[in-house]
Amino acid sequence: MPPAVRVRFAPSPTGLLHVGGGRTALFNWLLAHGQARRAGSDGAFILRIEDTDRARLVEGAEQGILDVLAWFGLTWDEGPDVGGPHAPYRQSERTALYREAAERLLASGDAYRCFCSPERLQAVREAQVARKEAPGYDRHCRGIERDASFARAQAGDPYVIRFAMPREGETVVHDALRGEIVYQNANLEDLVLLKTDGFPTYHLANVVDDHDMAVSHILRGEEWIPTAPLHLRLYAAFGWEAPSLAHLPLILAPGGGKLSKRHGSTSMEEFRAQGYLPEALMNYLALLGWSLDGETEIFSKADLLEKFTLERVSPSPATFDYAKLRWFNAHYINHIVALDDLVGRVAPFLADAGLVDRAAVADPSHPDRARARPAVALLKDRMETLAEAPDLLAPFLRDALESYDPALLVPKKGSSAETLAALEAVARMLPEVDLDDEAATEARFRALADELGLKAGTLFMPIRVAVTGRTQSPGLFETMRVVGAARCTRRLDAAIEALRALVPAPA
RNA sequence: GCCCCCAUAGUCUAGCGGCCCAGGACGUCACCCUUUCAAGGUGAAGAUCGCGGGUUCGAAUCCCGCUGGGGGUACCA
Repeated sequence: MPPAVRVRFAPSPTGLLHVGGGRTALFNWLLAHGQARRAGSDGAFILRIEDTDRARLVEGAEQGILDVLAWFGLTWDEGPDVGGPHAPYRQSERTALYREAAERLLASGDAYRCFCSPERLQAVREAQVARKEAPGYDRHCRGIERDASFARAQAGDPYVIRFAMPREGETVVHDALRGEIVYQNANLEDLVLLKTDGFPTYHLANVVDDHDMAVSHILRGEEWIPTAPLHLRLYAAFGWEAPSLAHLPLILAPGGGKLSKRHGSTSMEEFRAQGYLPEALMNYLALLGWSLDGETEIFSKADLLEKFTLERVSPSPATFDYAKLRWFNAHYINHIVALDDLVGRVAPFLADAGLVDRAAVADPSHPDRARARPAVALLKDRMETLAEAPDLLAPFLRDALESYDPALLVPKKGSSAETLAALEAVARMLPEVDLDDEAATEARFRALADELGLKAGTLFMPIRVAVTGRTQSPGLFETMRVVGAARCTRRLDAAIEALRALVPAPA
């Protein structure tokens, strides 16, 4: 059997999960559960929480990330909630490991204590910038004798542990998507491994953990490329084999630069709240950087597991296109998700708006589901997000119509008196009509239009407005069928009454 | 400033030396369908393949330079 492919997604619990992070998680998952398993090797997707920055930690963020990843449709084999052979999966619970690793490097001479204060560091940087030099640590403490260093530490001098980067030679990063990237060691920094508070930096923690957890492939964002050589040097210093690396292209904002609030939603949680379907979001995100053949656009989760290969991921950054995401979402709502399923997905939004009973959200057999179903069937083709459902469905699910301007009842080329007469005729005819028979209803109404000397559309529009309160709706006869005879009658009567007030009194 | 990455229509992309005076999708526009709005169908416009040099019989495809965009430059990840 080919060697196991073990990948990890390692979010920082500092807030909501960015869509870029969501895509990174997706590609990792697709590599392990898709490509690797297809090739007959074990593929494991590991979730690891990188909570070593105590200052930026946000309470509840970790759970939020787990929740949204599950909603997204990913499953992980090891993680903080499910455990696994390399537990714990939360870095704040693994600090002894990092301390130990740092001490090892200290002993071997690959690392040293740095007693410089943040103030001195800042001053050094400022002076360098003023002299137009590259800012960076000046290795001030690198020369301190081992005994002296130890003594100061014993005396309680606060310090960090820094990596003693080789001063000469070069480090070659093999990026699976870009080939070789060569760095001169001379301009790599002596990065901090262990902070004053005893927590590791990302650099130390990720190397120690990836090795400890037997991670075979690292798929992460492009913003990590510059630190890759540093990490490689760390693996070398420990005497460990480094995982293979691939840096995923950045997701850019429409105007260029980072995707931020200014452009719209940026987090997975927001897209969820706005009524995007996880499968639509997954489909869209998968295509942001990956393509099968340039032709196929629609991919289910199963399709992606079957088709995804890392080799077909592009190295060039992609702009996030909200309009295209909307198109995917609308497409899934209208053409892919089965009706009963869709009714269930729309239910929470309807419940929030008070259009269905809260109990209908969890209970597929709740009568409100059946009540909403025909309306959803009628409106789904104009629903781009689930959040639009309440507004679209309100005329069908509420008893009374929201108030509307009676002037809307009068067609552009008609008069209020003429419209009033037409609606009165419709109201008289209604009791004899079987709304469930759309074809028959249509035939009778068309005949009525003839009798009245009106064009069909000129008769239908006032009825539409009377029945829905709007000038836009699905086909009139399916609309009336779903609204039902009782409400149609009431709404028609209300419209007639409103219209009477508009008709000029006879002179 | 220094280091690094990227470069096909407004956007996502196909293309990995001849099948390409460049294919698909979103968006845009037009028409069809039609009782309105959508959805759907058909079609159109839109790319000197960022620019300039090479290599080659032949380059969007390979090489170099430039330009542009982006990332990094923290005791953040």
